[in-house]
Amino acid sequence: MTYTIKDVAKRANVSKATVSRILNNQGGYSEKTKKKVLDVIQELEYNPNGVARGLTNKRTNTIGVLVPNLTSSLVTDVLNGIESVAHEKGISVIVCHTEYHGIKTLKYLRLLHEKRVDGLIIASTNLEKEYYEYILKMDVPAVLLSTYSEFPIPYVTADDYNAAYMATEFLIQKGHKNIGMVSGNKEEWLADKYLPRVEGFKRALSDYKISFGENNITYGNFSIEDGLVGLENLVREIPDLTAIFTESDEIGMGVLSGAYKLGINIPEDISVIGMDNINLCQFLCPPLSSVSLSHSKMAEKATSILLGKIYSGLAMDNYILEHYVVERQSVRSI
Amino acid sequence: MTYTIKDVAKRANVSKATVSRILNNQGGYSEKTKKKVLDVIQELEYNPNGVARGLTNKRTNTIGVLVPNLTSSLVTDVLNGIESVAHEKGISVIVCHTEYHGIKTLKYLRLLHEKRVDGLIIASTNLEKEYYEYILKMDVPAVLLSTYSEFPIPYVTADDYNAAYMATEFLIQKGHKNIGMVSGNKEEWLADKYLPRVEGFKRALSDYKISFGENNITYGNFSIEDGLVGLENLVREIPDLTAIFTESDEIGMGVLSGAYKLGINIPEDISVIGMDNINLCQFLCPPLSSVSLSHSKMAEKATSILLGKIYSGLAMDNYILEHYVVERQSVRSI
DNA sequence: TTGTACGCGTTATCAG
DNA sequence: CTGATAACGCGTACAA
Repeated sequence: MTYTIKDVAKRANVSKATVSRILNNQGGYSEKTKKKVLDVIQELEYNPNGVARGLTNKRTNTIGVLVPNLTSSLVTDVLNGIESVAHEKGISVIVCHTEYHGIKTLKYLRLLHEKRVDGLIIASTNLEKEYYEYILKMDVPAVLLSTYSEFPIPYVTADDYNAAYMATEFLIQKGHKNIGMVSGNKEEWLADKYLPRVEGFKRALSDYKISFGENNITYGNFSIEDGLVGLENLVREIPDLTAIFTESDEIGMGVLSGAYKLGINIPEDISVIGMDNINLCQFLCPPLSSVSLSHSKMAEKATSILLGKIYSGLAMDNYILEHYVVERQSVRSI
Repeated sequence: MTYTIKDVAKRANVSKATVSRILNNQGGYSEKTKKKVLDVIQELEYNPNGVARGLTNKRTNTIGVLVPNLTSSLVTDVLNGIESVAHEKGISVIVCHTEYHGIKTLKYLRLLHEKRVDGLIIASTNLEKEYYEYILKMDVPAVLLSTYSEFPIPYVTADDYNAAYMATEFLIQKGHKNIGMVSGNKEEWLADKYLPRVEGFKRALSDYKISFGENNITYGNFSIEDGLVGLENLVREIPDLTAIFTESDEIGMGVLSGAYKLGINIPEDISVIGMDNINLCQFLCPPLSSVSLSHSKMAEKATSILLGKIYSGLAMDNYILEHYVVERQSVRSI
């Protein structure tokens, strides 16, 4: 039912080599035999075995993607971006959700190595030394997406620090002085991880001489629920709170939802601005202002430079995508 | 840098065969050689070549997933469900978004065939004869997810017809008599496709002797925006409209968003119930009532029966998952 | 222009 | 218990 190159060769009265050459457009055969072979291929509905090809070519036409268990919109954006450019070139994508069901990054790297993927996209993951060394060992090109690292691996990312700064500045320029932030990060990470969005927020406040303390920021667990508890924390801790910057739109959505439940009006009582500018923003009540960082564009860029490296030997440069405020109805001037 | 079984064998002074046996726990070797070989494997950080394995075993430990370009929450749910059970067993997942960037299903099937995936999950896709025949030709197990077909391929799906019926009945029992529906389907499909959610809606109305016309249903394009235009259509066409059933929660979200913009209060002016019960429902304003059809559970079920068939030779049965109304604050009694 | 023969890394069959 | 050796399906020097 599933034929091999040998079957085709036999049926066309040529050798496997000839069929192979025709299959790969290598030239060195007459039009006549080409036609004959192609006819047989059609007749048999011959489909070359990619596994065998992979073995000889040392190339599987497959890339591996590592994404943490992010909230849905981001993941979808990222995967859509990656798949759209990969599939256009006939490259398959193996997706691995890390931190899901307790399966760890290194285990996935081993799996992807075993599958002999041609390249790696690592999204929103803190690249630990261990991972880096394993990637080196795998000896395939890799690119970081929405993150960067101390190691010499190219990255495509947004400028989170400055984007957060811009969001905060936007609130300040609208006249807000008592501003809180809801972060999705866990508080204990403050110690050993660099949190660019948190730092950008702090820096904007201090640049504009707005005093603030640790209470101005609440931390969470990367879930929409963070928005609700974050909102509660902030209104309790900051007496004259008028504005909130949320680390992500999903958390912003949580804040909107929490406000609805608590009877707080947005933006009359409190203004809110998010980050990422996911598609949902425009459908929230009220539509959520945000800082645009196109994750699908970043994903496309990351994929195209990775494929360029793998299949054309091009150099991989770093890219930092631009960002800008998208104003909707969740922030008011005071 | 990347060693082969031959390197391991040489270094351990045994034959490739012995290494292979130890690698696969086949027995037939002394503890002593086993230890020696394992030591060498560790030392060399040997990682078996899955491509070569795939060639001899005729098994790639990879399954292919076809998903249409659905809205984000659904896709994420489905992929999470599939990956969680697949990865648990060390199976990789190649994801193909159909109807995206104009790449068609059949092309993906060919690609997955070339990759020699061990099985197929086809989600939310109308299985055309052409696809069915190709799958037959591929000669791998396949399962349909969130859909079913006239062909003998097992499916895991929700009972969309009855779930839609239940949602409509829920509105009726709350006292609503002027009920509209916003469908995501395109109107022209009415002619040649069976739309279970639309039919369930109609049937509930007629069972309860509620008269309705074609104006009670508006169609769309599977986007959140459908909700807004659908809402506008319905309030224009149906004078005393008090409730809306939306074909999906995403569309429900669009209705909520549209209502906010039009100054319509939910549920005071109009009640809304959605379908799918996606995670976002609880964070909408107001939280959206819905009919729960767990897409992640369906995906898990589909995956586990597929893997059961592939790797244990188990039979594949059809499954229809249960559904129930999840009441939140978007529907009121009248 | 075409064919032969070998190698890719692994597993399986047979001998020993 | 262990080791040659032949497959798996394809690409490619090399030869004709």
